[in-house]
Amino acid sequence: MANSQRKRGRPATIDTQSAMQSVVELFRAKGYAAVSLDDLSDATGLSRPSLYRSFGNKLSMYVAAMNAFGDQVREEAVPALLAPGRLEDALSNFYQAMLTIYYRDDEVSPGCLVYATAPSSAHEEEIQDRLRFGVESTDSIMRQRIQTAAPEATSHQIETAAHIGTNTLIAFSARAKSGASKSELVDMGARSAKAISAVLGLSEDPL
Amino acid sequence: MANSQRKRGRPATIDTQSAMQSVVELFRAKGYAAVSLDDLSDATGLSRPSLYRSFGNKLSMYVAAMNAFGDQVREEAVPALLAPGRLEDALSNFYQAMLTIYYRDDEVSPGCLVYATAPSSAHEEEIQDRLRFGVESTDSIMRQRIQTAAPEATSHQIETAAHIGTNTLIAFSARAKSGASKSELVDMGARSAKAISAVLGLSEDPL
DNA sequence: GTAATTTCGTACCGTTTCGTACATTTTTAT
DNA sequence: ATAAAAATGTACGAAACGGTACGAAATTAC
Repeated sequence: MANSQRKRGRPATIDTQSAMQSVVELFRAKGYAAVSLDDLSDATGLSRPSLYRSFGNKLSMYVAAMNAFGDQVREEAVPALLAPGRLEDALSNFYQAMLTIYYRDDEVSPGCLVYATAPSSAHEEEIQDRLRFGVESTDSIMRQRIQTAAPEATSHQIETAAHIGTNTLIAFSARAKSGASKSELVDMGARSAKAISAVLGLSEDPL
Repeated sequence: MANSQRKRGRPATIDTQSAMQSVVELFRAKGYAAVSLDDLSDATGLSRPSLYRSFGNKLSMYVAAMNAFGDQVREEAVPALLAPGRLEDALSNFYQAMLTIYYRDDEVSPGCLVYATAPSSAHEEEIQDRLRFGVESTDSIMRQRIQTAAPEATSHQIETAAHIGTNTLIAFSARAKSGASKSELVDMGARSAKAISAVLGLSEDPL
């Protein structure tokens, strides 16, 4: 009885998924407060009332955009981090995959919706909560990956290395917004990955 | 001939310096776009036209606030980084001093004006430029301090360590906004400082 | 005293903001 | 056909927005 009998009234024509993609694009380019509902209406092609019906008010639209962005990260970048192999390579590939999300092309970057735009709107409780969830998720997955790469390390060492791994990613979002090029940050990510693995004693030379 | 003869018209009564302090407070709590001129007028006690006369329009007020915040950092935190002694201690003390600026008390944090709020408004060219200046300044001073602490290190090693040092600070601004406590981040700073100095071969144990 | 000069806030302007009431369109049910 | 139901955009409203013209207030110059 999945769709055996069609619904009763006028069939929906709105593609909420592609609309949400446009919403994410806009919010991560200009942040939460600087985007108006008219901007969102223009970008999605939906009328303002349609936006309300599909996503609720502006705040809940932004939180939904953060979730959609998180889904994209989980699908397109996290697998690179969790892939088997040397920690240094996994970290380096993860940063590269994240930067591919952050940048539209090699120069101009719409940036990271979560780490670049949410902090400035964290006085909104829902946004702060979702931001915190993002940070804790990244910390958690970093810890997990480092744990498997260095099982003999102390939990203290693992936690420190994980924090450095997360902090590197967070900083990339600000650096991208400041005008840094993608290749510049990809290099920085590779070198940071090497340093993190070195600090855990996973390579011969100190750096 | 400093103030030998008083100026001609009605004497100015506005304290632009304390007004700018209130402007910084407001912008770093809510970001650029979410703050209205009425908010600024209420916070400073100045009328909206007085704000214009003193600081120009909203955008130039925000840039002026970034500069004022940068001055505060240069006075209250940078000396701790440039102080002689072990690199690990200098870094740790610098992070602690920065976090003392970031936090009003141990729990709630108005955050960092530059790294937490500017990225979301970097589509404004003046803001992006000032943000970039902030990142490059931090990189530069980190490089300088690490250079003196590890003169035998290669420029490649120094640059990498400096980037990790800057990235740690940048990430603290997002973590503070996400609700992390000050003491939590002070600890994280101390451990990151140790890791950075370890990666340069400046301590015995790897971490 | 009177004019010139500078500082400052009241009051206003046009635009944009978020949010919604309501009519219109498109479908199914009978 | 006609009614019920669901989806959608036009059009509206009240409030907030950034910005400024202008007059009142306070001082010096003469």
